[in-house]
Amino acid sequence: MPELPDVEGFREVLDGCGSGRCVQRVEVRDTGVLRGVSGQRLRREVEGQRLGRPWRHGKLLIVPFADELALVWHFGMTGELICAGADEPPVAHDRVVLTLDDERQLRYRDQRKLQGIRLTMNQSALARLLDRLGPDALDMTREDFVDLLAERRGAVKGVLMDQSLIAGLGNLLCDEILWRARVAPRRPARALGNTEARHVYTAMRGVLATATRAGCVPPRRNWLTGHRDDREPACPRCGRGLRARRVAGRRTVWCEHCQH
DNA sequence: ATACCTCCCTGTGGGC
DNA sequence: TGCCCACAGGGAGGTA
Repeated sequence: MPELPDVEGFREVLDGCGSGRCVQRVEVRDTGVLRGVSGQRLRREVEGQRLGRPWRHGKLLIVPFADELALVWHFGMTGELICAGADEPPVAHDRVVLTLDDERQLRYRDQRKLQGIRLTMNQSALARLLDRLGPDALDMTREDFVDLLAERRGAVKGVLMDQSLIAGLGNLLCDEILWRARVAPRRPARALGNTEARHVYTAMRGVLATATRAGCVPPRRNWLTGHRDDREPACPRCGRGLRARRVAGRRTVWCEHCQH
């Protein structure tokens, strides 16, 4: 489930595999992942283009070409970006394959096709996509973060999840952050004290730092994420049973004993 | 502002 | 054994 750390990993894949290379061929194996662009147009615009330096905002990965042209990738829940040799046979879920001029391929692999690939032709089209998003979670200052929580009535989990407020945090990250900060997910954001809001910020920084190094939210046994799929999940901090229910529209796991 | 719903999509696993 | 359904999670978009 690609969140900020996973997408950051894909950015590194792209940076290492594709940066500076030319796209020789675009193969759209499933148009179901194209958003607002046809397979034909994607091929026409991108074939022959040289890949610029990829960058990331929230869960979006942006790959610029010349003349303001850019590919914008969103990985939904099951998407990934693979660097493969051109001789390796594609697998079932390789939806779009870019063959580069060094016989390597960038593959957009995605089982569920919940999100996909966009092509923006100029800066304003790209800006319109980015305008929907709040600041990247890694760029947010503690002051802005605390202020944001203070002005929101909804559940703190919902605030963290809302991409228009903070970009990059997904379901696993939010649960992990709140567990580490010892804050219950259903607390109204503005009911948090200044100290608690700072704890959540510190937890966010810590979780993001470790997760970004790992390329995912690591399912470690001393993290909440390492237990959420257990048959009888127990809190790795206090040993008591974890609660699971829907909060802000997503399955949410937390410890009623540790989180208040 | 916010809660809640449906839809998009596919694979998995539980119940019968 | 097979069938059906709920569920997982990233979102958008609509309604109250």
